[in-house]
Amino acid sequence: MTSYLISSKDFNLDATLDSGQVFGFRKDSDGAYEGEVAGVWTRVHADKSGLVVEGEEGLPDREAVSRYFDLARDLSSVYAVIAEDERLRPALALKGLRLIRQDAWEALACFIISANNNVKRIRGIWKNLSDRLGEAGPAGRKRFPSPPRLASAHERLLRELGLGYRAPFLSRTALYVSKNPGCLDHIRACGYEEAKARVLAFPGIGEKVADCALLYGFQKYEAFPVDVWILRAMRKLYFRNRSVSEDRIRAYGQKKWGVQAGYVQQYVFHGARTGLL
DNA sequence: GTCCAGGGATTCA
DNA sequence: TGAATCCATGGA
Repeated sequence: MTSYLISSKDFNLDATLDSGQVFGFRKDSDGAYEGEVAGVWTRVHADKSGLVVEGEEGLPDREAVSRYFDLARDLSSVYAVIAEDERLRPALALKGLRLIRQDAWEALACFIISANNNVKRIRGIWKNLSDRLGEAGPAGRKRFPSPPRLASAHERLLRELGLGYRAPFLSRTALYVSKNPGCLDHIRACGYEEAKARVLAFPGIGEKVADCALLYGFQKYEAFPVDVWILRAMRKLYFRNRSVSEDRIRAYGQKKWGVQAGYVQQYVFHGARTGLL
């Protein structure tokens, strides 16, 4: 077992890994998380002075881990936006929450699965898919299945693994991506609007799932995903609990927070779910 | 038994 | 354009 420390005084590992943006990490009884970091199976836990990275064989290099957790980003501008709005200020308790730069395919697939679903079940489905269809990594660990592996799985199997009516959506999207290698790289190279139009063309992906995929998988930080939690929180905080449409909430958030919208959304989402907002 | 979950697709006015 | 309805599943 080898390990190293990445110094970071502004990182909240728990909030980052437990805020519904990534589903492949499992927390053990010691408070450490196991999962794939920058493509390598790793054990991570928070330390007073930063992030401790451990692995059985081979570790991702520091730059990759730092990049994966977006540790180089100066969050002071995000904090300033939240602090100057008294309605959001309680969410400053989540300081150190960062947006993970996760694998684009995994983000795309997981948020297709997320439709009308809950975080706990999404985690379970992630594990079912990985155990049953994923390729074995170094220590025998299964990774989240690639587009070809998901495309070759029968729709009936996907249903058995818990996808329910989303099975054909994931199956067809996996088939398209495996037949068009490079399409995800192309989306990454596009600006937000063009990238969104392309992601919306996949089956099972609407406005909300598209924004999640763009934010978590393609680092389009102007995305403002509006799910039921964001909808409720935004209505309560900014619209006197009036019934405002998801489209209007999304436009409101994007215009109000611009390139910070994605980060602010994460603080509002986790803040609402943890009772801070 | 009923409601809800990081919604989307389809139908119908 | 916009509202209503259906869709699998499991926990609360």
